[in-house]
Amino acid sequence: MDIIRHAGQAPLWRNLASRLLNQTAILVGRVVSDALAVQGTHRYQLAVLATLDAFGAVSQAELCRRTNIDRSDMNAVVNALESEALVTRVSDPEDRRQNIVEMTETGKARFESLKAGLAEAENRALAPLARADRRELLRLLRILHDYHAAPPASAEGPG
Amino acid sequence: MDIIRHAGQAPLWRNLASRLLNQTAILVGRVVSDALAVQGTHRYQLAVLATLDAFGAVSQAELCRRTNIDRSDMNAVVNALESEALVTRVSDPEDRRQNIVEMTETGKARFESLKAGLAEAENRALAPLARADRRELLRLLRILHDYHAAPPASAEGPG
DNA sequence: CTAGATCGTTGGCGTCACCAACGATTTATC
DNA sequence: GATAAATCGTTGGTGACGCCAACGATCTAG
Repeated sequence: MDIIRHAGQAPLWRNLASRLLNQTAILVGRVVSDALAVQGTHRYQLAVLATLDAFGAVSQAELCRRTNIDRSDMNAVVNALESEALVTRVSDPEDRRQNIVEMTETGKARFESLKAGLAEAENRALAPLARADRRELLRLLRILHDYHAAPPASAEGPG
Repeated sequence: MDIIRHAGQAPLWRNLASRLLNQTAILVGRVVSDALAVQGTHRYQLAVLATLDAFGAVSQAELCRRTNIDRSDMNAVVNALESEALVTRVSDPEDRRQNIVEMTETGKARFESLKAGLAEAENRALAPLARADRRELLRLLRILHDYHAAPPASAEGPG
């Protein structure tokens, strides 16, 4: 059909959905990460801030579930956020295993600031797609994502 | 609209295209990587084998351009492939700066074997999408990818 | 009280993408 | 021919990211 050869890639490699997904995720991710980096923030940190903004003070374990971040990494992320006074971490008096993480006013301000930058970055990242195409892309990605996202603790174990 | 909460993620985080891209790329990539891992092969190695299969013997630098892999990493990849006797690496007599990398018969066999596994893996990875949806997804991803892929060596340098 | 589960923490691993610098070599310029 | 610029392979290092194993502390179930 249409011979595109913007760098000359092997057909199999070029047509591999996984590669295309990966490569595009990198390029798009870079635009977003740059927008975050301007404010000295990482993707993981944004995930946590967004989760706290949406669900209020929750435990680290809860953050892990909602962000799909590993416990080990979550610890480091909360450390970083805490050292910047963007969140507080206190031991839950009702269950002393847990730490309750809560956003500070500084954290909220940072988050609002990040949101603005993010909106612009996303817009720049998706620039070549019309509104309908953006929605379609997100729809398809969501299908794929939800399909592969392991449903844990259900009755859907490996046959 | 439809309230989906398969784990309960923050709206901003959930609706972030870059996150969805990244997450999906990981999940889909895992399916493919597993298929490669069965034969002791990495993604980078597949990229090189596919490129050699499509374009014949080329230099490492050429491989870098066509696969978008960094020079340093390419060196390691070729080392690994060479140690498995999947490729040969000889100094180009016409330009002794370059190494000419070429697939061996063993390499070709491995590649054919990988192709079979790949096709199946891709099919499994894209299982929840109908044919039309798969094509649509690839189309949209390609638009995004090509838009962000820096066109090198052209007259399109940074303004 | 014991066993099991959960949580936070520490430490480590491997992949992936990237960058800086060096020597060797080729090409372009004078 | 000498010099400068560019290219190539190689080495070494960096950082984000995703993941796993193990430990002590704690809560829950029996």
